[in-house]
Amino acid sequence: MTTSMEAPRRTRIQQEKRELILEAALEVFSTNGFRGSTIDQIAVAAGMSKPNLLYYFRRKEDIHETLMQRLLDTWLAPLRELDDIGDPLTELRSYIRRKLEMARDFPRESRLFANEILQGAPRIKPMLEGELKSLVDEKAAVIKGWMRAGKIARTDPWHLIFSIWATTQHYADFDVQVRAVLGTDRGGDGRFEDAARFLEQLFLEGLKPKG
Amino acid sequence: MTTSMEAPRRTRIQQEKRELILEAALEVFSTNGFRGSTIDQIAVAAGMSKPNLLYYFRRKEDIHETLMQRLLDTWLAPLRELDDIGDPLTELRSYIRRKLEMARDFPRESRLFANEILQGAPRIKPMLEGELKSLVDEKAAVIKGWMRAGKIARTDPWHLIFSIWATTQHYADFDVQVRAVLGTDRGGDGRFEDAARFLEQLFLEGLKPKG
DNA sequence: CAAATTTTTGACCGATTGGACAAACGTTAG
DNA sequence: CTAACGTTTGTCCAATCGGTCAAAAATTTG
Repeated sequence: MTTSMEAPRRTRIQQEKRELILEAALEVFSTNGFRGSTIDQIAVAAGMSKPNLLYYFRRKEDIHETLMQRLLDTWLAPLRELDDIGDPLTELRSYIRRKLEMARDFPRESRLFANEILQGAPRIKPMLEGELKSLVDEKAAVIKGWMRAGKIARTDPWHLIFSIWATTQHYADFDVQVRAVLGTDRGGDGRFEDAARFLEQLFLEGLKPKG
Repeated sequence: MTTSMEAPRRTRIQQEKRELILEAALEVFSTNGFRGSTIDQIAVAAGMSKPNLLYYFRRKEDIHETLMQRLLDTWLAPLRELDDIGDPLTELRSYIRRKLEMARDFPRESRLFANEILQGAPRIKPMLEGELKSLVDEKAAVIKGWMRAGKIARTDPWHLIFSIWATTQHYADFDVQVRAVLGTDRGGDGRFEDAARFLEQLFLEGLKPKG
C-alpha cells in the first residue's frame, strides 16, 4: 500500500533529514531556479552543513529530481479527478476552484514547476510529451463529449484546459505582481476569493452583458 | 524627440555592438534566468570575447537592467492603448489579440519578464507598485465605466486584466508545455489562431451552452 | 559496557564564475 | 606618416561553485 519496488530501506533519521532538506530545497529552488540556487543555501535553510546535506542527497540534481517527482503527482491530481459523472458545468467549476486552491496553498510548488517549464523543461520534457499529453487528451475527449451533448458551448478543449491552468497558476507564479497591482487594501487575503468569483463568472458567462 | 537627459554620446560601433549584445543577452537571459546565465554565454552568442563584451557593459547587471527597461516600455504599450473611445467589447477583443500577438512575436521578452516576477521581482518591484499599478488602476476605472454603462457584464476589472495577461502570456512562457500537449499535429503554427479563437469565445461568451 | 554502524564536520579540490588590466590592434583626423 | 583615440584580446585574480574524503562524533546494537 505504501510504495514501490526496490525498497529504499531508510532509518528514522534519514527519513526526517531528507524531508527537512526537501522542504528547504523547495523554498530555495522555487525562488531562485535550479541554476540560481546553491547547495549551501539549501543546507543553511535546512539547518545543516553542506557535506551533511550531501550525505543524504549525493548530487544537487537528485534533490531537484525528487522534488519534481513528488510535485507532478499532486499537481495533476485535480485534472485526474475531472470526471464524466455529474453535471459538466459543476465539474468544470470545481476543477477551477481546486486549481485555484492549489495556487493558494502550494505557491512554491507552482513556481518550481513554472521555473522548469520556462527554461524549456530540460528535465521533464519526456513526461510532458508522454504522461501529461495522454492525460490531457483523455480529459479533452471527456469535454468534447459534453460539447456534443450540448451541455457546454463548443470550443477547443485543449485551449480550455490551458486557460484554466494559466488563470489559476497566475496567482501563484505572478503573486508579487498581483499584490503590487492590487495594493495593500485589495491585495490582502481576500484576493483569492475575488479571483474565484471572477473566474467563475468568466468561464461560465464571459463578458457579454446580460440581456 | 529621441530621448533624454545626460547624452550617452556613443560611436557607431558602440551602437551596433551594444545592440548585438542585448539581442544575445535576451536569448540567454530568457532561457536561463539572470543567475543561470553567464557573461561568457552571452559573449559567445554575440560573437565576441568576454572582455570585449565587458567593454560595452561594465557589469552583468547593466545588461539585464537595460534589457528590462526596454522591455517594460513595449510590454505595456497594448494596455496603454486601451481606450475609452470605440465599442467596449471590440476594445477588449483587440487588447486580447494584441497581447496574444506579442506572446507569439516576442516570446523571449515574455519569458524574461516572467523570470523576473517568478523570482520576486527584486529589480522591478518599485516599478510594479508605482507605474504599473497606476496604469492598471486607470484602465480598471475605464472598464468600470463600461460596466456601469451596461456595455459589459459586471466583474472585477483588475482580475479581468490579470486573466488576459495570464491566458495570453501562457503561450509564450509555457510554450514547451503547450507544444508537448498539443503534439506535432496541432502544436504547429496554427496554435496561435486556435488560441485566438478560443480566447475570444471565452472572454465574450463563456462556456454556458447557447439557448 | 564495547563494538559496529550511522551521522556530522572541517579541510580540501578542481572547475567556473564575474570582473580587472595592460598590452596589442584598428581606425581616423590632421 | 603619425598622433590620438577607440576597440579587442590574453592573461590573470579572488570568490564561489559542486562535490570529495578522512576523521571525529553520535547513535545503535549486542
